[in-house]
Amino acid sequence: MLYFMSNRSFPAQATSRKYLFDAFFSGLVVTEAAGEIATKLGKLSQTINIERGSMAPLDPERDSLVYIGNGATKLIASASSGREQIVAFQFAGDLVSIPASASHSYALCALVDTDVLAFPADELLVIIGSEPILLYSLLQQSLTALHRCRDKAVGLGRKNAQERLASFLVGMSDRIGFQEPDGCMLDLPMLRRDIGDSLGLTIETISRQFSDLRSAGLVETTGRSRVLLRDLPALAKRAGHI
Amino acid sequence: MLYFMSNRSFPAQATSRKYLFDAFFSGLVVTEAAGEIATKLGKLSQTINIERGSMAPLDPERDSLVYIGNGATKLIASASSGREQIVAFQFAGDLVSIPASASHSYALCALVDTDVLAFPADELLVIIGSEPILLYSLLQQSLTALHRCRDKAVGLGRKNAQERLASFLVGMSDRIGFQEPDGCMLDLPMLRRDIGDSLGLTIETISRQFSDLRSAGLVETTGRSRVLLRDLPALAKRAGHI
DNA sequence: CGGCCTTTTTGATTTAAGTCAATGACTGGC
DNA sequence: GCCAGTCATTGACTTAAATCAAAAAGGCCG
Repeated sequence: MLYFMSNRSFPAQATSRKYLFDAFFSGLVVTEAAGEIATKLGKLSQTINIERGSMAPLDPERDSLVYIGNGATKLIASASSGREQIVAFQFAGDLVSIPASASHSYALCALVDTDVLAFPADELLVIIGSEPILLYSLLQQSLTALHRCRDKAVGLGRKNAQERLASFLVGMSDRIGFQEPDGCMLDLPMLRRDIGDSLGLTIETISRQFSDLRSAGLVETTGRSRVLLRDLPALAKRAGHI
Repeated sequence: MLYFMSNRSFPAQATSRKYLFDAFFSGLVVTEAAGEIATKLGKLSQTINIERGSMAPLDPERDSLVYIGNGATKLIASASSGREQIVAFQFAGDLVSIPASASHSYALCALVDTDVLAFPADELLVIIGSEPILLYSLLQQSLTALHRCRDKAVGLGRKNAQERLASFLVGMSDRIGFQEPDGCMLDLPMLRRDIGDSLGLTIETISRQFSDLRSAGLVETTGRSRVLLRDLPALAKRAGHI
């Protein structure tokens, strides 16, 4: 069993930290006998509880890699004049790369109370640089993120509002949907504003498109967060998927 | 020195193939003593010359990894009803991952006559799966592609036509620009249509935005492909960069 | 050099989504 | 269980970019 104390002490969170790190490490590692690496990673990692609506306190000078233990986050890019684009959502088990400097500035924001492990990317890479299995796992995660980002770019560049929302719902069904007798149920942790900021649309447009999908009998909504997808193939068709 | 014959024979291209593979391998590898890996990769790779305007003949059943030896390519995603979105451009030395199945269908198309090395992704990963240096290099490339794709998503989601074109030009200056006394010169291998398909705009809009940038004295154009960026900082500001 | 085809530019009009505004529905805290 | 504040929905109007149309410029071939 793995057990790590951080270089700083979080006595009250020791148990949850251990749980978090175990989850992270077992998600990455398949092999045994990686004890030393695990120790180094444990020391390097910073356990952070981010409360709903606040930003992960990451070092703005260095690239970060953040493992989402539980909860959900949004990766926000800010262009000038305060416009925000959500480039990706993350859920438990996801690993996200946050560049310190790029054409836009990035921040990771919690949609609900979220526990994460944060690493400085350069040091993490030095440590796992000699461990093929860890590198391989990281590579797979980054390719998955790349492919999702490309699919998002297609939507942002070439799809109308209806297709974008349908695409979003189909994508979410893959990641956080659970099957129910009458369709696929989503409990969305994000607000309409977040959906809009992710799809490059306004909240009013999102709302109108939800209304249209409801009228078409493709979805039912309950409260603000629950969405029942009654016909996934029809939604995928509306989403312009191949 | 490395020298590989493909499992098929390309007598007429042996020299160029050797050159291509050397470039690919030395781009990835820093270490010596990787002879066996190199041999395996050499056997796995397929040398392809793609002529301007045609698609790379990739196996549609398997994910591919393609190394661009020289030339330039566009990665096209097709949604339903024939709409196309260019998800990324590639230039000499780039490595691009093309998924076989996703929400949209992807194809790699040459902007000019281009030489590439194509690999089935699964087999490539098996071979280099035990070589940290190669994995590390692949990881870095895929993170770079991810970060570029995110920056593109910001543009597609939240920027107007002027900002998108400015952003495109600034991005291209980083990758294929060369400094001249009176600014940064670009020799763009893509047509206005490609720029439009990349920025989610029509060719007419691209053309109008070029006219506006010319009027503002920020760029000069010569013929169809040459663009002189007279003031990169001003362009970056128009691009909405931070 | 000249002609032909492709690409780019410019103009007029249309349209999908944005903006502004007001009402209605959740949800969390007391 | 109610109330206040946030969030979502709906409607009227505006706007940026798309579409439709035509002319001008560039590049390639003989």
